[in-house]
Amino acid sequence: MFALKFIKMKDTKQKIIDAAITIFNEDFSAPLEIVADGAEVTRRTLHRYFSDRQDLVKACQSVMQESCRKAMEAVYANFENPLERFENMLYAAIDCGVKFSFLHRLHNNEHHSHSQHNKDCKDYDRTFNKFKSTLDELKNAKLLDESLTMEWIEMLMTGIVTAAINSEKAGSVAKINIKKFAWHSLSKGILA
Amino acid sequence: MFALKFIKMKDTKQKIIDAAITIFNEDFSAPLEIVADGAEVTRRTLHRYFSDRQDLVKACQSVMQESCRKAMEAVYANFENPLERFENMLYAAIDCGVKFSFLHRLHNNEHHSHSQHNKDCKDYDRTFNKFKSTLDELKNAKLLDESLTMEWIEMLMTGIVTAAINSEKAGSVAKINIKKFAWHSLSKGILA
DNA sequence: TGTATCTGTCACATATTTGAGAAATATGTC
DNA sequence: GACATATTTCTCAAATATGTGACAGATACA
Repeated sequence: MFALKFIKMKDTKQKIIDAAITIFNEDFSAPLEIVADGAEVTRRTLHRYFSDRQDLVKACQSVMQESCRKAMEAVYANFENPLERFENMLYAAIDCGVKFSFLHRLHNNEHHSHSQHNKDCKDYDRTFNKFKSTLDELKNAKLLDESLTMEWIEMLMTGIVTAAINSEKAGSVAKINIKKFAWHSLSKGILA
Repeated sequence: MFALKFIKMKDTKQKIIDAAITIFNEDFSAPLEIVADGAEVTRRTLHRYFSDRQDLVKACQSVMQESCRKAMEAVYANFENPLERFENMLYAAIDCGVKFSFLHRLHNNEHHSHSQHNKDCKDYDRTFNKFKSTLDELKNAKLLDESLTMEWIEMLMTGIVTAAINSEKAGSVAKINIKKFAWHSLSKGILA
């Protein structure tokens, strides 16, 4: 009896957060009414779940954080081979979609002062370091093109994830091909 | 006498537009006060040059359009060899920076209905088609990896340009290396 | 120095966004 | 049907954003 109602509440709340992530990713200062419309609820309903804009943004951060953390940890746990792991991290990032790219942008824009004292930043780093340590393994195994830097490879990967997300949104590239193309371009672009 | 004053006006106007491009690229609905601050002028001064928000956005579009058009046409005129031309178009896009990526985003988001009746869209297409036709030449010369589609390559290029812009902004990759890395990753990623 | 032009400051009116209360309505459960 | 909870609708006040007028101060230049 309580269970079902709880599920329904969570449903609406989640729907609002999902809409917010989509909208804020494109237009960070978009009016809350736009978000409410996207979630197919009233602005009043939105305010029942989130006291104000900041509150909603925080919720979005948490969801993106959790989503990316889970995805990366699953890959980390399931693949021993660093190359296979790297490949599947790319796929995981593409699956996370805007949750991945938006989160990355939030923590890397100039207004945001990335600090280890901030819990969100620490969580972000912990998740992202899983990716970096895999890169280190590849480097130590002499599998990476030595003329490139780790920083560039990191940027390149997020750029390719962006390309994959945009392809999916635009519908210009068949969905079955997107991951294949992305890995093709990334692996050729950075492996020795 | 007139000349200098005219230059000064143009200077302020240009400064506002440049700031607006940077700000709107990150946050499309940012208050105009933020833009004014970025241009180091008062909101009042901003309104002396642009009657309202729409007016300013239009001016940004024109500037981005012109900047990209000039850059692409220069490359088109100066390089016969399609592969060299393609490489230098990448460099030109990186030089255009956010002017390139923001413009691309404006014409490819879901809210924008891209139409040939709109002059801006036509200009955009004409500029971007210079890039596409170069790609076609490469394809006909059997230089491209045949497993990829043109649409993916287009997306990949803008993704790599984004990576280059972010690298420059973050300062994590030495400026001298950025273009080199970008071309390395793009060429390896798509050439046969 | 005087003049023309541009910018800043302050004041103001208007428009939009935000957040919340109260009652009506809808939804799902027993 | 009775009940609890979720949502919408309507309402309103406060906060924020937008656009403009008037005038003073700065700047460049003859």
